[in-house]
Amino acid sequence: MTAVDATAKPLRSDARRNRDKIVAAARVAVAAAGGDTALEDVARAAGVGIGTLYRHFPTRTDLLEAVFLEEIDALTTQAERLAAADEPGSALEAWLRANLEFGSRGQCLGSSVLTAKKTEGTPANAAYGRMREAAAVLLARAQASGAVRADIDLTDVMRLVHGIVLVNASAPDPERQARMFDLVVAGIRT
Amino acid sequence: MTAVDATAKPLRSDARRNRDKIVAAARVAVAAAGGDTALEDVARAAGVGIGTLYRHFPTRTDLLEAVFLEEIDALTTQAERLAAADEPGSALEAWLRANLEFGSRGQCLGSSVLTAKKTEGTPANAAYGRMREAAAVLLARAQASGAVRADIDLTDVMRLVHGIVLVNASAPDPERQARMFDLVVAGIRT
DNA sequence: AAACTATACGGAGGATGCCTCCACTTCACA
DNA sequence: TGTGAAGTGGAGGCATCCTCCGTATAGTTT
Repeated sequence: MTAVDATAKPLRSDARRNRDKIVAAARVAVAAAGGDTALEDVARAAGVGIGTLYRHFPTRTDLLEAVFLEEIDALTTQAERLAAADEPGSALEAWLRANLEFGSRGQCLGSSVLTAKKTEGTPANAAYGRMREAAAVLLARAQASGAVRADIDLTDVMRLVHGIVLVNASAPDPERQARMFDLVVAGIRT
Repeated sequence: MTAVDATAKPLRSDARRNRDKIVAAARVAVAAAGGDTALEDVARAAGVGIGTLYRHFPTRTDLLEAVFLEEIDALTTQAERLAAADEPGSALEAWLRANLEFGSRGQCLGSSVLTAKKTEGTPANAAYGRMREAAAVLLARAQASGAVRADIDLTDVMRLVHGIVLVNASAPDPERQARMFDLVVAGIRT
């Protein structure tokens, strides 16, 4: 399930090891200090030179993508599971809510993952694509069941949820966030 | 109408002049390069030392607030005008849409102005308060007319709109933005 | 197992931006 | 015109970014 890009030639063993160490360190750092952690700190925590970090992840976004890859995968499997639920309407809602919570934890991923889909061929791109497909099924079912308006675009809704995350990032307020989410849900209902 | 803090002692003439030059330069810079322009550039463009800039605006947010003060005032007067409209429901919608467009122009203001209300006594705070009051009237009327749900919180809605701006900031797409806005509007309707 | 080479490592260092501090300048008022 | 309060400006300390290239090593070949 973990996304691996089969087209790229495999990394040398030491490189692979370093890459993993960097992602692990980044995961910790991002959880602790948000998406604008100093990359030098990440490198140090990973026991790796800054040059190595940049070799593996030319941009900060690349690194963040790698960090969030598995969470994206988790959202995907959840979507796939929910696709079999009895009530398509609430299944979609539940999944969107999961999105919201994922976003709250990894606020930073924000624009990063959103722009991930742009560069084709990357693992992040593939993972994102799979998630979209699974989510599309969810939406289609909810629409077919009559619970959700037929003229709703998946990306619009996901971005709205994402917007809620962004707006609440600086001063988190769970209740407000929940109310805002409910507003969006109300907006997509028939 | 321009917000002036009466409690603060007036600036010396040269200081006043410099302040204005800085804000003007910042307005240009922000429009061109977004909210994370280098402050040194702004100072240079204003023909002023970086120290002077920091004296007037200790934080980046302070500067952004000043930049957007008059747009906030414009939104306020528009809200006041719309409070007399025939259809309170569409009046509210129109005002929210104005918010959206204002946000699209000055994407950056984002979190800045949102947090502005925190520090009492500042001109920005006062302007923001006036805007909120005018908007609250708009919302109350819309609710009284039955067009908008009674359990809607003004801040929630404004933040949602703001979220739309943020999410669309990196890759602007007017149509998508409009659709997302419509979703929110649908969510607050009765 | 030794030699070889593509691959990867690491960190010094130049560039940029942030923000503070304080010696100097200017305004405004008597 | 003299004086002090208010204001100015930019050097400099600090943090972070990112590149570049000499050095090290994994994996392959003989």
